[in-house]
This record gives sequence, structure tokens and C-alpha cells, in this order.
Amino acid sequence: MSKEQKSYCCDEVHDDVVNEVIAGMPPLETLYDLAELFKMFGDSTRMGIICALSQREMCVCDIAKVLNMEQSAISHQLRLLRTAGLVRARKSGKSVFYSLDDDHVYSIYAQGLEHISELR
Amino acid sequence: MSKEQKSYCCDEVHDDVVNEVIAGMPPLETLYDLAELFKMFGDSTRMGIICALSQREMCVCDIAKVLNMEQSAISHQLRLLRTAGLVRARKSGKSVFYSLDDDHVYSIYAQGLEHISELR
DNA sequence: TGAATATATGAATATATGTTCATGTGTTTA
DNA sequence: TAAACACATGAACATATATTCATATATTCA
Repeated sequence: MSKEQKSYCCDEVHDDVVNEVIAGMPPLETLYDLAELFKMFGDSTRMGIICALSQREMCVCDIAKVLNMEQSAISHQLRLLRTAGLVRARKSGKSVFYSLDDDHVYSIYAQGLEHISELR
Repeated sequence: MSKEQKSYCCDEVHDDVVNEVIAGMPPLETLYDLAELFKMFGDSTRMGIICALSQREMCVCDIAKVLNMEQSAISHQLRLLRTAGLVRARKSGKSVFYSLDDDHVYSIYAQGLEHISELR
């Protein structure tokens, strides 16, 4: 058994470090869920919707007007946000009013704002 | 009420609401920057990297081992994270050690974790 | 009831994005 | 100095995603 001491990094020397970090990782499913959550914030149209709804509840066509986009595009994005549990829909007559579902949504948005404003 | 109320939403009735919300929106560039920031968290590979680096500084090949992925894939993603200002690189000999650049990165990550753990 | 309105959605298309493969750059070591 | 190593990167490919267009569903009102 030639157990030579290799001086390089990618063979065995750091295995204890690697194993320790692996032990500290959340389940893969959690990483996946986190990525899916942040993906919802990772599009400027959805970011605009979230920003608008952080001001007040709004119906679909008003959101479309605020963002100067087609109703259909907004509706598609609202469906994603709703499926992800970030916004909630309230039907009233012909209109559907959307609002942020959860304080966390605003918190994450605000935290992001804080981050980018520190870069200036 | 003597006002003749138009019953529809998408013509003119809500224009004051719309204009008020528009006035409360940040510049488009800010929305774009926010989306770009969150996009970095919106991929499970990058999420894994951020999670690993939140435990400790690590070299590229060790990150690759932790996530059980090819070095090249990790390197590509690290470049995106570095460009976005989320991680920092420290060169030491042949290796490059990466760490989170900023406390905000961990805060955003932790906030996301908190959100998804409340959904259970 | 039928027309007008508000929203949702499927299909198509264009674009963006992540991974792999091959290879380049820079550093250490034999 | 040449080989081994760690990392970076360009190109190619496959997949994911956002928007548009056409149309469906649902509600209100004449």
C-alpha cells in the first residue's frame, strides 16, 4: 500500500473538510426549493409585480398598466407567483385582485434592495 | 351617490391608483438589478455553492466534491457569482479559495430558508 | 340573452441559461 | 525545464423560460 503524501488538493488531502461541509449541508430538496423560491424573484417582470403589490393590492390589468406590459404576460407571471405561494388572489366581480401572500416576500425584496443600494 | 360609476377596470377608473403606484416604483434599473441579484440565488448549483461557502471558505475542487459536480461547471457558476459580487476569490498557490463576499448574501439565504421552512 | 369586459391558458417562438468537452493559463514540483 | 496540477474559459448543445397570439372561461349589464 503506497500511501504517499500527495501535496495537491483534489485527491484526498481535503477530504475531512469536504465531509464536514457535506454534513452541514441541508437536504438536496431544500436547496432545490430555495432555488425555486429565489427564481421567482429573479425576473424583472415578476420583480415589478412584487414591487407593485408591496404598495397595495391590485387587479391584473392595473398591474399591467403599471408595468406597461400586456395583460397576458402579467397573467402568466402571476400564475407562477401564485403557484409558488408568493401572491394571493381575491376575486371580485370580473376582476381578480392580487396581493403579497406573506411578510417574508416583502422581507426578501427589502433585503435585496438593501444589498444593491450598498453597492453604490 | 350621484356619480355615474363605470363598472369596468381597464379603461380609466383606476388611473389614479395606477399613477400612484407608478410614482412609488423604484427606477426600472433598480428592478433590473434586483432581478439580476436574485437570479444568482435562483439555481440549485449556485444555491449549493452559497450554502457551502456559508460554512467556510473553500477551494474550487472541494466545492465540486461537496456538490458532486464537475470542476468546470462549478467554475462557470463561480464566475457568475463573482461578477455579481456575491463571492470573493483569494488565490493561494495553485488553488483559489472562495468565500461569501458580504453578510447580505448570508442574510438573503437565511431569509429564504426561513420562508420555506414556514411552509411545512 | 347577447355584448362587453376581465382574466386565464395553450401553443408557438425566440431567447436565456446550465452543463459538458476541449483546451488555455498559471503555479508548483520532480 | 518538463510534468502534474488547479482553475478558467470558449464553443456547442440541450433545456428552460418569457412573451405573444389566439382563444377559452367567467362575470356584469343592457
